Amino acid sequence: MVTTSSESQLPSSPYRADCPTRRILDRIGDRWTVLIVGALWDGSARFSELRRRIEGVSQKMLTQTLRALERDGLVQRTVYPEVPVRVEYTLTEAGRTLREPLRALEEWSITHLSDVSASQKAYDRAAS
Amino acid sequence: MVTTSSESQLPSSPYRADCPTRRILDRIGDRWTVLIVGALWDGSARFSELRRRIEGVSQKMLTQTLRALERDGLVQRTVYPEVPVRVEYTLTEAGRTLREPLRALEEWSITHLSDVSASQKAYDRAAS
DNA sequence: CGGTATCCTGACTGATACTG
DNA sequence: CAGTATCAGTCAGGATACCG
Repeated sequence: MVTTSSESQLPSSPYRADCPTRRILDRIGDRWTVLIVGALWDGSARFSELRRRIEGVSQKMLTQTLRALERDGLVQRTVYPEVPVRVEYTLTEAGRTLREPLRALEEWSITHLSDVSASQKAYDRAAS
Repeated sequence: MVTTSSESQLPSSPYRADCPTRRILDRIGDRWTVLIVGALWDGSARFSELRRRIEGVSQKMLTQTLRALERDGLVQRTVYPEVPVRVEYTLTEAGRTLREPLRALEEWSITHLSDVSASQKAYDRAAS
């Protein structure tokens, strides 16, 4: 699972922040990425459409997150120079491969989140 | 497709921040959680041992993250009232179930991160 | 329509000092 | 050893205004 990268370190090489799992979490662990990927899953969408679909996202964060996804090659941005301009966002092939790990997370969440909630309540009760 | 009258607002907001995937990312998407889980994977460890194993973690963040994991029921904390005191941290059953989703992420990372890096470089080159 | 640019606030994080 | 407490810096992210 969590391993260090293949730098030829000493055998005592600890758990470094550049392990693969942490690096991908840096990419998708932010507030909006997985919601955008989810919103694009069924096909392309325009900027305004995405903004409407994703509850609470600001224009700035939507732009910023889409740009990051485009830079990573996970989302393709296509500009149609009509008047007014139309911009479509689509998941790339690579972007679609994110589905599996995301679904694994979702499954864990669905099966364990109620236990986690219960544990939190018990912990908080004991603390008081 | 979800269509609703203007009176019903329940089905009209598809991608909410409280979706299961986002909620679990809120828990494990931070800087240290997955590294701690990884460091505990092979068995229990004491506080100092963890601190030595996880590169760059501060005392404060290690404590804070371990407390959160304990509160969530993913890590068990056991105090042995010796002198000096000894404290052992162990993954719970629930904590161990995190392995599957984390491994899915790791696998994605390993197979796609070089493509992502290449895409970033191309993107940045085009931007200049 | 689909953005940029700018300012600002609160959360996350680290450094440091102290303690049972 | 295994923390707690306090302070300070960084930065993600929101609000707002403007633009091609």
